[in-house]
Amino acid sequence: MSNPRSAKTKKRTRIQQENELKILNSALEVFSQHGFRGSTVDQIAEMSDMSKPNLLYYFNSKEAIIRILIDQLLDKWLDPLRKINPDGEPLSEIQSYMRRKLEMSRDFPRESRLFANEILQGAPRVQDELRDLKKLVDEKAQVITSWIRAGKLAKCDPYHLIFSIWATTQHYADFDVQVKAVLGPKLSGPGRFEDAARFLDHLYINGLKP
Amino acid sequence: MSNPRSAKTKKRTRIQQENELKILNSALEVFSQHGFRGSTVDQIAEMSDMSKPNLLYYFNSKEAIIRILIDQLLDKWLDPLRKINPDGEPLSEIQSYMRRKLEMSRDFPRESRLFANEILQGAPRVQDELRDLKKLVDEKAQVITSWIRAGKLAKCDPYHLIFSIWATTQHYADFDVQVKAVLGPKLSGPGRFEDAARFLDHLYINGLKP
DNA sequence: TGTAATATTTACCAGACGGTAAAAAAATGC
DNA sequence: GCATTTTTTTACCGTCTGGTAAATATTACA
Repeated sequence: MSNPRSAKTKKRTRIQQENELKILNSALEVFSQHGFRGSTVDQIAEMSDMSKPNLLYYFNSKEAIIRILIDQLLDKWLDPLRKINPDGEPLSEIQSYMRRKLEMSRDFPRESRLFANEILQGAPRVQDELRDLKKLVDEKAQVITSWIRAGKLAKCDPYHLIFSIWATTQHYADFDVQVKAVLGPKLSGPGRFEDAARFLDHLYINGLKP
Repeated sequence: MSNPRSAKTKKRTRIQQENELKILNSALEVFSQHGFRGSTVDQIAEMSDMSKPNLLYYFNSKEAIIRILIDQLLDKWLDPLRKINPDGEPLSEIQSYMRRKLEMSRDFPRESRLFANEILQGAPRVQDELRDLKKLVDEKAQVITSWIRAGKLAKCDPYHLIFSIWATTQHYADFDVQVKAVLGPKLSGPGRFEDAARFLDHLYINGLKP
C-alpha cells in the first residue's frame, strides 16, 4: 500500500501517529500564515523535521493535508454556536456566545486564520461546509427571533447580529498583527482579550449611549 | 530607459497611462482574491489583455505592482477615520464613521480584501503603514476618551471600539462569500448593506437590551 | 514622410514547485 | 536472529513561475 492513511481501518503504528500529528500541526502553522497557494510542501516538511518525500509518504498531496485540516476545523468552529441554549436567558446567552468565540480566537488563532484565508480567497474548498453553516445559522436566527418576539431582546436582524459577533471576535485572531501594532507593546499582552471581552459585553448589552 | 515608470518626471504617454491603469486594476482583482504569493504575473497579464513581458515593461516586478497598490490603498482606507470630527456630536460621529467604513466595504471590497490578505499573512509589506495607523488611532482614541469624560458617550475602551467598527464593517467585504452563503440568494442583494447599517446603528447606540 | 522614441512579441532561462520511483535503512514480530 | 513490514533517503521529472534579451512593430513628432 502506498500510503498508511489510505489503509482503511488498519491500526496505526506509533511512528505514524506521531508523524501525522506533527505534519498536521506544521501544516496548520504554514497554511494559516501563507494561505494554500502561498505555502510549500517543503516548508511544512522542514517544520516537521522531515524530507518532502517522507512527508508525502504520510499524506498523498498538499491538497489532502488542507482538506483534513479544514474538516477538523469546521466542527470545532461551529461548536460555540451550537451551544446557544434556546431556553436560556437571551442576553446572557448572547454574551456567553460572544465570550466563547473570543476564547476560540485566543486559543486557536491559527485555525481562525486558516478559515479566514479560505473564505477570503473565495472559499473554493469549503462549499459544503458553508451549506452546513447556513443551516445552523438559520436555526439559531429563529431562536433569536423568538427571543425578540418575547420582548427579551431589542428588535434587530438576527443574521447581522451573528455576523457582528463573528467579526468582532475573529478580528483578534485574524488581524492580530494590526491589533498589536495599534495597541503597542504595553497593551498587547494577553490581557487584551479581557479588555476586548469587557468592551464587547458593554457594547452588546448597553450600546454607547451614556 | 528600461521602464517608463522609472523615468522621474517625464510625462507619460497616453498608452502608458491606459496600460498602467489597466494593469493595476487587474492586479487588484487578482491579488485581492489569491494573495500575493498565490497570484501569478501571467494571471494579471492575461486579465489585462497583455503578454507577461509586455506587462513587465510597465512595472519592473510583481513586488513593484503590489507596493503601488498598497500605497494607494492605505490613504483611502484611513480617510474615514481622519474625518471624525472632535467637535461633532459624539454618537453621530461614531455612527457616521461606521457608515463610511461600511460604504467602503461596499464600494471597494477588493481593496479591503487586499489589505486583509496582507495583515492575515503577517503584514510583511505594511510595517511602515501600521506605524502611521497607530499614530492616527492614538489621536482619535484621545478624542473618544474626551467625549467619554464629557459624559457624551458610555465609558468604554476607545481602541476596542475602533477595532469593533473595523471588524464589523470590513466583514462584509472580506467574508463576502460567507455572508452571501448564510443569507441565501434572497437576502444577498445589495440591500444587505442597508440591513447591516441599520443593525449596526442600533447596536452601537442602544445595544441589545430590550 | 522620415526618424527617433515607444510599445509589443518571440524566444528564452534559472530556480522553485508538487510529486514519483526505487533503493536503503530501521523497526517489528516471530 | 531472521524475515517481513514500515519508514526514510536519494535521485529524479515535468511543470510553472518571475524575469530577461533582443528583435520587431507601432506611434509620435519634426
